[in-house]
Amino acid sequence: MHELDQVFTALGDGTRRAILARLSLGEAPLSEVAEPFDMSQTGVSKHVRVLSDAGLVQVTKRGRTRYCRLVAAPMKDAAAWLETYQGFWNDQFQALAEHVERDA
Amino acid sequence: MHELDQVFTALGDGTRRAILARLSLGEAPLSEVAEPFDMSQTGVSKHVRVLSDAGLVQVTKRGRTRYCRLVAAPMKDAAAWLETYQGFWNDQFQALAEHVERDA
DNA sequence: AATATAGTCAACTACTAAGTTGACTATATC
DNA sequence: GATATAGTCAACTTAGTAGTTGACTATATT
Repeated sequence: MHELDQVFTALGDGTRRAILARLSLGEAPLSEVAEPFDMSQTGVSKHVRVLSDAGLVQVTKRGRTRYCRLVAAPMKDAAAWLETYQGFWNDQFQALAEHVERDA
Repeated sequence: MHELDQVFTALGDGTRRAILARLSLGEAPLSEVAEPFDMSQTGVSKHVRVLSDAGLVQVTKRGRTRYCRLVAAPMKDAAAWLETYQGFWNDQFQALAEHVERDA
């Protein structure tokens, strides 16, 4: 599976994006990451695994606790891929604006 | 399903990213979009449907032909979401660089 | 009118994803 | 040593995804 496949797929889930948002506030044990969600800890653990496989989270075991840490680097590639289309969303907005103007 | 869920999920597949790349060269009939892929046209059609549901492609029927057109606008939101983490991937790269330097 | 082309639709297979529960392991704490 | 806490693992259910094929619809072409 391509790296971008994993990263984009990992980001395509609200729970996982929320986990990343939480981790952007700092490292946290899995139990703390799981706490806000109406979901079993095992369920959250699976989401963390998806993020970890995509390289977006690093899990470190200290004692009986697993600390989760955000690793933003892979997002850079995803953002770079998106930016190759930046011209298009600008152009298309302009094209739409001109079209509206023509109608007016 | 949240818009970002659909957009990121749509982008999490190499075939679909390739379709978008093709459409960035200009509007094309479905048959032409499907041609380079080692997959049935129905299969490609399903991918186009996913892209269309995410708002990334607009399909227009003219005669018996369905023309597919790139709509980049939803990528803007995805890019904006990613950019909120831009500071992290820069910081983390810097942290890594400093760490390497400490070791040297 | 006959035929070819563009594409959909329904039905099916195989696989993956999201979530659960219950039992288990490993580490802390009293 | 007994018990509580952090987390995994395996097994399972449910639902969704990726892909196929064959029959069908609609539009062009000759």
